[in-house]
Amino acid sequence: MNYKNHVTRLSQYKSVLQRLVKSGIEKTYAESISKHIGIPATQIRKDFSLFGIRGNKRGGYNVLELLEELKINLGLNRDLPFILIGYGNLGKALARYHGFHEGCVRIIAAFDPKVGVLSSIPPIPVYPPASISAFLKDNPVKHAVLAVPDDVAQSMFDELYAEGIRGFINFSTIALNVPEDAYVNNVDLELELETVIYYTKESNNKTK
Amino acid sequence: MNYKNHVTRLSQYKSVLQRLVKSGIEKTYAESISKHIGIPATQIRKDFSLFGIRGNKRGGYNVLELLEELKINLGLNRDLPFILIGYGNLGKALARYHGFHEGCVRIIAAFDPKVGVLSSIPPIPVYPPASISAFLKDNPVKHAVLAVPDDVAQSMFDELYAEGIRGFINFSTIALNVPEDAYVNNVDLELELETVIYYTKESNNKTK
DNA sequence: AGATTGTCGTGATTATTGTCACATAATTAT
DNA sequence: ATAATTATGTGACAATAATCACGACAATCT
Ligand SMILES: NC(=O)c1ccc[n+]([C@@H]2O[C@H](COP(=O)([O-])OP(=O)(O)OC[C@H]3O[C@@H](n4cnc5c(N)ncnc54)[C@H](O)[C@@H]3O)[C@@H](O)[C@H]2O)c1
Ligand SMILES: NC(=O)c1ccc[n+]([C@@H]2O[C@H](COP(=O)([O-])OP(=O)(O)OC[C@H]3O[C@@H](n4cnc5c(N)ncnc54)[C@H](O)[C@@H]3O)[C@@H](O)[C@H]2O)c1
Repeated sequence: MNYKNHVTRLSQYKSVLQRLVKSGIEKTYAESISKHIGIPATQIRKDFSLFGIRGNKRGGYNVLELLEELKINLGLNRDLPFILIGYGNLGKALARYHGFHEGCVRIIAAFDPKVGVLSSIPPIPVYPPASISAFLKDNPVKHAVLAVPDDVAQSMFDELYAEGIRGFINFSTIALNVPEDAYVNNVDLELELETVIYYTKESNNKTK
Repeated sequence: MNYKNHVTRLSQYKSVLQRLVKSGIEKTYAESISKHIGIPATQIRKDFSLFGIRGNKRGGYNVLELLEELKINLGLNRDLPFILIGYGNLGKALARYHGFHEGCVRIIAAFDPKVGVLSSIPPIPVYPPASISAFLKDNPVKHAVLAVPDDVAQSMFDELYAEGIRGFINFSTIALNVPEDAYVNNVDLELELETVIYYTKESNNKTK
């Protein structure tokens, strides 16, 4: 069984904890977190141990404290805005997603040559790409969502990198050429659909 | 360095090969695939070896043959349609994405209580959820995209499972309760953005 | 023909990741 | 008080995955 890696697991724990906070629950246990997300309790404890997060012997974990520790370890305890490059199909979907407001992710502006209507609530302004540089002078953003067509993904990456952006999520299907000190999380949705096909082939009955 | 797992790597190879086919290139080498996607050539050969894909000693790989073998191993050599549940922000983005037509993934119908305009080209019909059962009687689909709000994700999953769907991609942020013989690929976009934040914390300068 | 080159294929090795077993501590029960 | 119970925390172990080292082999060169 494969739960991706310890960072994505931390983020999953955080997500569960946020839900517990919302429903007013104050205390939880590795075993009960396990029930929610299907990751073995021992793995959860091991992860916590690795990140120096400790609970109370016998008493489980205080939900608020644990959530705070998770956020600190994930780097989500500060304000970390994103800019969105490409306000097309995917870009709009992300910009309009309400769930981000509850979490820590915030998209503060979008850039697209087609400057059109902006119907998200709260509204996210859409500017022409030429104004990226000026915008970043006033707003010290370090993270960007790349939702542009494949053929401009590399050039937009290069421009953003030159402007000081170092963290990227890239939805285009090409592999970007990335300097050592930048981080790109490639999310290829077509690939995600295809792996579903693979794992449901008759011949592949292994779990995950 | 971590390239996720061998299945996602196969899918990446496939994607590169498709691009090579389009540009009319007939022959390629592990080393040149490596240049495209940054996966070491030895890893690529190891993967091919694992899946029983063989090239020509000294001569590299025939692009068309290799692509065909990759498709067979991924289960993409047949027609494997998806239905889309939830035609909201994300659902629309997926339905309108042109790239799927070039690959093997096909969304043939969407279901949403708000049956409205359908502006994708080629058009994907949008039906009310009540007609899912009837639709599946006529169309033996085995794969679904779940892009519904969190609070109905489990009930829609259960319904689809009861109708025989076994492969899912789930965009909702809750972990579904899934029987042994179904496969769910959870894609949590908020988590994907958050990991970017983690990996760009000053304290985390490890690559990936 | 024989030497040389470039690339593949894979067993052996190393690194990473997950699981298990159990010592430890807090709480409750007797 | 003492024992029993129930979680946590972590080192030891096992499984999985990535890298390396090298042999095989076809093509090209002399
Ligand atoms: N939509 C999906 O479901 C989906 C699925 C898989 C992959 N992708 C990938 O995601 C990326 C975006 O897909 P999409 O469907 O949103 O495409 P899209 O064409 O709908 O949107 C792209 C947007 O980028 C804008 N753009 C073009 N050049 C730009 C520039 N220099 N700066 C800023 N914006 C620019 C365009 O005007 C457009 O609005 C593509 O690379 C695509 O391959 C999308
Ligand atoms: N949009 C994003 O960027 C984003 C990001 C992260 C996570 N998500 C998750 O993805 C899911 C979809 O997000 P979204 O932004 O597209 O939401 P959305 O509200 O825009 O779309 C959901 C759609 O599902 C439809 N729906 C409701 N009940 C249904 C049912 N029983 N059967 C079929 N359809 C039904 C609604 O009418 C709506 O059109 C949510 O779970 C959300 O948490 C979305």
